[in-house]
Amino acid sequence: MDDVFKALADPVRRQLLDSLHQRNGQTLGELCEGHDMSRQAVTKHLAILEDANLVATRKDGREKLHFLNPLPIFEIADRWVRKFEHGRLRALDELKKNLEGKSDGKR
Amino acid sequence: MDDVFKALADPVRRQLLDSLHQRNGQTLGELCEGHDMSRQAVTKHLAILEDANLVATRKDGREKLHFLNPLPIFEIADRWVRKFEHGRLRALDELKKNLEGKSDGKR
DNA sequence: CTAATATGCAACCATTTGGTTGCCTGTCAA
DNA sequence: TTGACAGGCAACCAAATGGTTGCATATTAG
Repeated sequence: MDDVFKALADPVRRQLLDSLHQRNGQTLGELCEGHDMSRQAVTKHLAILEDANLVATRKDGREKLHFLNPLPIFEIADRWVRKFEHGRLRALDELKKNLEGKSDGKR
Repeated sequence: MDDVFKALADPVRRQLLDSLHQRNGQTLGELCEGHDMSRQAVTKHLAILEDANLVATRKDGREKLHFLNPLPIFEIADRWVRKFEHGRLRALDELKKNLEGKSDGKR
């Protein structure tokens, strides 16, 4: 799971995921377009996404096709974010109170 | 939003958020317990969480109290993750097909 | 066959990150 | 008032990160 968080931490990589979400199965060359960096830099980002299982690839002739796997994202949303959901609606009020509160008995 | 992703990328910081979720309003000293690193290292992590608006603090005498702000997490879950939700249930099948598919017309 | 295209591999580099240590400041208790 | 306690600040360091370049390999088009 740490791999996924790390992979998502970089804006270039999130952009690559967005690009694949918009059109799945793009080649490396296609994914490079619009990024102001070398092909190798993009390759490295894609490798990190692949290690995190967010992208899967298939060789097709001399091209490499990239496919989005959104499942790890969903798993984090479901399992990790859910933990913090309980007081969701009151969260802001609660925070505000705590910050101004004169030791309201929490400790 | 990038700040939040970056802040969440480190396991120590996620652990700190967990700790605050379990018991809100902890002091720096309390948050250091159980982490095998110096107080200053923890301070730095907390500063990153604070910059990302995931933690808010209040000085109380010589102690500094830390409070969890889960809202940025929810915002990412809602706004960013939601983008990828559309084919959610079929996602795995689709991926499998794409990887084995002999150019199924996608390109 | 040959040349162009698409990608892979490895060495290298600057900056960021995550940690340390030493010392300073502010607050509470005896 | 004088320690002891909680935290802040700054310099420093090693390793990870994100990027580059140069060259090699494999596939396809002519």
